[in-house]
Amino acid sequence: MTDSPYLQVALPVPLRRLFHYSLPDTCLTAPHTGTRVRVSFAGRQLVGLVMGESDHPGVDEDKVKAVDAIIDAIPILDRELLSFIHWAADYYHCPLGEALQTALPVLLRQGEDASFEPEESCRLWDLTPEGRGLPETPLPRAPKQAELLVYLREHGPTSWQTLKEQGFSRDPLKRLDERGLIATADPDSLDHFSAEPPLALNPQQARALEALAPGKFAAHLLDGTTGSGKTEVYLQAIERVRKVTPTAQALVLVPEIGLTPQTIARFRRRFGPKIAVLHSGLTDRERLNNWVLAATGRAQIVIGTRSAIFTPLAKPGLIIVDEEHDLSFKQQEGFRYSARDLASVRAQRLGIPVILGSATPALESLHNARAGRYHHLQLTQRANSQATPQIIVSDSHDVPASRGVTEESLAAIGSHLASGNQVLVFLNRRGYAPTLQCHDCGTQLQCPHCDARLTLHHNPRHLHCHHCDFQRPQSSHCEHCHSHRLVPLGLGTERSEEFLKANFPQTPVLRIDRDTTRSKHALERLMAQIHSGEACILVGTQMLAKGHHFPDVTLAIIMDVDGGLLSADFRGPERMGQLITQVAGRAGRADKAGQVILQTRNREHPLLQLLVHQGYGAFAQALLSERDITRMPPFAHLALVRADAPNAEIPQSFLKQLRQQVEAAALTHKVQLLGPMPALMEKRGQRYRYQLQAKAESRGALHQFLQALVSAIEAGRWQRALRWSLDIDPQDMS
DNA sequence: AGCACGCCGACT
DNA sequence: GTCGGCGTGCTC
Repeated sequence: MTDSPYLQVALPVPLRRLFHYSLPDTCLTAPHTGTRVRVSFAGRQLVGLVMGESDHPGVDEDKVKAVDAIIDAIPILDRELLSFIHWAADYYHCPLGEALQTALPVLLRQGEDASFEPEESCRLWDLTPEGRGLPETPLPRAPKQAELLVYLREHGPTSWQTLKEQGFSRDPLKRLDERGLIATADPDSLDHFSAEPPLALNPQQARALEALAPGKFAAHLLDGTTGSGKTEVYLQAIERVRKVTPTAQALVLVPEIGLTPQTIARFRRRFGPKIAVLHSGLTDRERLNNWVLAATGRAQIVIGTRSAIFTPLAKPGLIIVDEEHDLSFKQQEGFRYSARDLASVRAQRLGIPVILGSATPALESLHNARAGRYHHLQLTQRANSQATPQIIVSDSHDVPASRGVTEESLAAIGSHLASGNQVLVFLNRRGYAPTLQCHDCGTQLQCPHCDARLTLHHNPRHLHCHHCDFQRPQSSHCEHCHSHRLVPLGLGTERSEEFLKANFPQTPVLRIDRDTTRSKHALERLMAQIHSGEACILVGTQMLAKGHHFPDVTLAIIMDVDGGLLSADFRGPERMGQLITQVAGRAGRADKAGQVILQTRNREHPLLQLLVHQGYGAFAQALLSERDITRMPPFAHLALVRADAPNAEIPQSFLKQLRQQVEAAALTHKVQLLGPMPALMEKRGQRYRYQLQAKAESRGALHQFLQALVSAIEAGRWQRALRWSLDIDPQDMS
């Protein structure tokens, strides 16, 4: 092998090119592509990734420095993953170095060894023979230790990580270890794991499973109502793939909030301990360890949130995206990738199947299914024969803000509580009231940094901007006319809680939002109380609609359907339809049909009527026809250039000039430009925000146009205060 | 991005 | 006289 004298290195800087370094004298053969190196760059040390070799540096040879150190003996990223990240960086027009940086675990970014460090969090704890010999109810004087023993007896070898997820603390573990009742075992030595047997499939589930052909690419949209047993299909799909290739791994992506201990526990019960979990709650070391378990093939299943799409897999066999419609799969800053879309791309490149599952598929996915790009697998039967909830539309146009619920809703709450059931009240607004208004002059309290009103909070009492986090004490008089008559305007979860408590003094009212779940175990405690099954009212935000299942809730009220239905964002109605359907799926249980009340001031709204009477499928089809007519996604493709600066002129003139520069390119590529226009909230956090929208019927044409656009931006000399970003397939237009 | 270099105001 | 403000330009 004849080595070229220079290495091409990708560095974590926002520059769209590679940098050349020469080999250190001590090194005879060039490190392989995918190896990390330490280099000096503009007066600092950086960790870079070797992307290849080159004969010519393209710059003055005396400018080229030598690599300071080669970090890895073998590449940390294989060719597949490297070229996949390369593809993604291209597609999202993100500098490769930055894309690589977001794809790597923090410790690897910092140059840490890529070796597996078995530490406490990765060893598996199991009962010793002495521990196994204890009576049914062991150690009566040490309840925590006893609990742990019972857990291990029931679940078999378990990692500290799992035990932590299950709420155990370090102390009892240590005690039991000292007593010789438990010990750690090597994960590889475990074959006596007794898996929970698979459940029997109904005909629809069986048909969905049959459609899955291991070892070749196909995309499947698993479109199944809540409770139709999607997870069981995932589990058996994994088994099916592993039956053909016993070493095959499955990558399972779940929404941020969906990675609950229950989900993980279900996978562990079926597949045992050889599961790597990647979510935001891990320490950097835990994350790296799980990454290595995936890369070496020791993990059979890798479950993780968005960024897990970039996990290296020794023997990839299947990719699953659960709740594929969820917004959290789209990264909203920096490298703005969509993990759901990338899942299909990676599966295709790997030649393995991908399953996208949802009760409320994104319009993009339904469109792909209709166009024949995805197999549309429908599950309409509820596995547990739970009745479909009844949906009622309740007119709220004359309901005063101080109470929020209609007479109809109030009566329904009373009757459901009287039968000993739980009630869920959904309201997507935290705080007491969205604003405080002066009764005399009508002035509303504005955030000094944003085009937004300050939200009034009662507990603790203060004014808070939900967009920039500005906080101040509640003043006693109007700043404008000094009147003392300040009145809360509108309704938030705190105020709703107050109203419900006053009306149902005998019933516990549990509020679940970011404010009540801030402390470490608050959410767990609230969930425990809910799962005790006693009659209560749950008031909360988005948090209530995702992830958790509430078996004893028989009535769900959605307080304000209009916000989404009439939103400025073209995806508003889609999101609202998904939310309503998801919430409805959580109401009711096997023996009792649930009820859902939608409060609206537009009860005749055709989309709402369609959703209520014909369900999400028909609703989605109607939205798709609308998008077809208006030529909006998925019928056309969008990109958004966002720009912001401390004053409005900077982003305005930047986008105006940019538009002029790319107008010709837009014409040749048949790209339609719209803007510059102010963002939905023009000023936010002391910065003025503008955007330029690009729309094209052809994805390829849009891509080529954007290449010209990025070149134009990078060639220009713009003010330093200007920040810009490019969002491909934007999900949130604000 | 982040760091160096450079040119102007108030400090031991 | 120097310390340090942040504007501009470059990074193999």
